Amino acid sequence: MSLLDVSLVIDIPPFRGIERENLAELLSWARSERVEKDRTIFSQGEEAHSFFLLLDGHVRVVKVTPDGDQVIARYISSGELFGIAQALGLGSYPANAVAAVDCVVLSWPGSLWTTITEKYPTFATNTYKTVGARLQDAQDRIVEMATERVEQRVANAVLKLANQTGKKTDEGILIDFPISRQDISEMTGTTLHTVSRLLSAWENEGLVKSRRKKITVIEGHKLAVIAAGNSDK
Amino acid sequence: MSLLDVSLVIDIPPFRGIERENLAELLSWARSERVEKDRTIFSQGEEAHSFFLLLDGHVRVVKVTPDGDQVIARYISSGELFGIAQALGLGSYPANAVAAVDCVVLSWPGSLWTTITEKYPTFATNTYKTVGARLQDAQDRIVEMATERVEQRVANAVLKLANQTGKKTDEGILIDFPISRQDISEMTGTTLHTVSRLLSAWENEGLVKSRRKKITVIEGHKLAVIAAGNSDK
DNA sequence: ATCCAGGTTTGCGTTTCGACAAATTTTGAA
DNA sequence: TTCAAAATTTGTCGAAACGCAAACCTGGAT
Repeated sequence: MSLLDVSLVIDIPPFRGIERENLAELLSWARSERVEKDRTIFSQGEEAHSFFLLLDGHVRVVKVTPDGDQVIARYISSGELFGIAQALGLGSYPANAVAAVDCVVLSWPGSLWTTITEKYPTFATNTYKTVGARLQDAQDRIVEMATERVEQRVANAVLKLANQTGKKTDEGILIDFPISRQDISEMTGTTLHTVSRLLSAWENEGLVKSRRKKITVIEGHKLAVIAAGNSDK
Repeated sequence: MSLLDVSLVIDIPPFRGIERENLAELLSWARSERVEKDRTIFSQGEEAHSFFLLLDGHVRVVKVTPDGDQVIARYISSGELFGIAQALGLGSYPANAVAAVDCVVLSWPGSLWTTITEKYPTFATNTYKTVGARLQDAQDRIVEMATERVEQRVANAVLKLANQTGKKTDEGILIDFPISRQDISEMTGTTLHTVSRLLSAWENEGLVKSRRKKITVIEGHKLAVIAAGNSDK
């Protein structure tokens, strides 16, 4: 276990409002770990032994159905908590978490959850805000799936990824981790074929530029128009 | 404000584990109210002034999209908390809540949220468990919408309603509040026409029996088979 | 530099389901 | 009882998107 400098984490949302010395204690309880790309951090159904904070990288949270279909629940960006089953009173993880790139992850034993939240209510409050935001997000996605067509959903997914994790380049905004057509189809409930067709079409119109596992958003506002459902008709 | 007897609520999940006298205090802070069918309890976007416990009845939680489409987020049954925006750090309600039948509702001023959770951590924990369960539920619904066909989703929705709120009758299990084809379509992301066709077909096969705003599940296991996707092929 | 596996594109037939339309039934109110 | 509004049923048509198949890139490994 390596010692972490408090200054590395003092700014990130889950720890906002916690005093420096308390934060030091919190960190002393954590384990820091490098996770290489494509490694599984925890698995669906596995007993929830720990909860996590992503210090660096991107993590994909994936649900697998009984007949093997995969659905991407969300991408975690650095600074976010994940695998917080204990906060929700769950005994086991409800999804797989896989490193989308090489990552650095902090983890705490789940058994500490109660201790920590009792001692640091600010942390608890922050966490529940996160949970609230995710519930919101999930509800919004349900609405989206129920009311919007595939084209809109894919446009939306690409835009969200670009906003959440995009790096500015001279061509536009590049999603800064490798993401395949398949991945996007698993975020939007469609097939990789349909996603491929859409991206090709958009590329022809100059809205995006994409290569293998790379997507750059060029005309975000036009994508937003598509996402809103005013594609042409 | 009428005084409530503690024994009326001591058994319901959100209050499990709270001592009688504390519960009395909690109740003394609440307002009890009768809400008649089709009345709106709170509206999407409205400032979250209160949080609620449904003592009796059924409440429909509905999201409305910018272009007027409605999506039913969930049905609340008696004994459940709802409108708990404060628990999630939200300033306003993210959906409408409408009484599906005549209801009895307890409400607390949102400003008491912090006080209450600090004084009664058990209540807080219970609440977060609820939130966790709902997040789970939402995620599952996303997976369902992403991977299953309309027929499966509708079968699932009917089954869930029957399990959650069904009353045993001599014909089968009757969903015990009025629910239209339109409602079911708004739970499953389809149209009332498609729902109508499905219910008609199932009625012909003897799986369900339905009248205007009434559905009785007769052969639940067969419905479950459809929900699992083994309809025929 | 070459090769190969995984990722992507594209075509085509098929299915599912939504859109529109119209008839019919049901229920509650006058 | 009669009537009107709301809910439901049913038919037809067409579009959206999936499944399957095959070809084609592309970039990393050797």
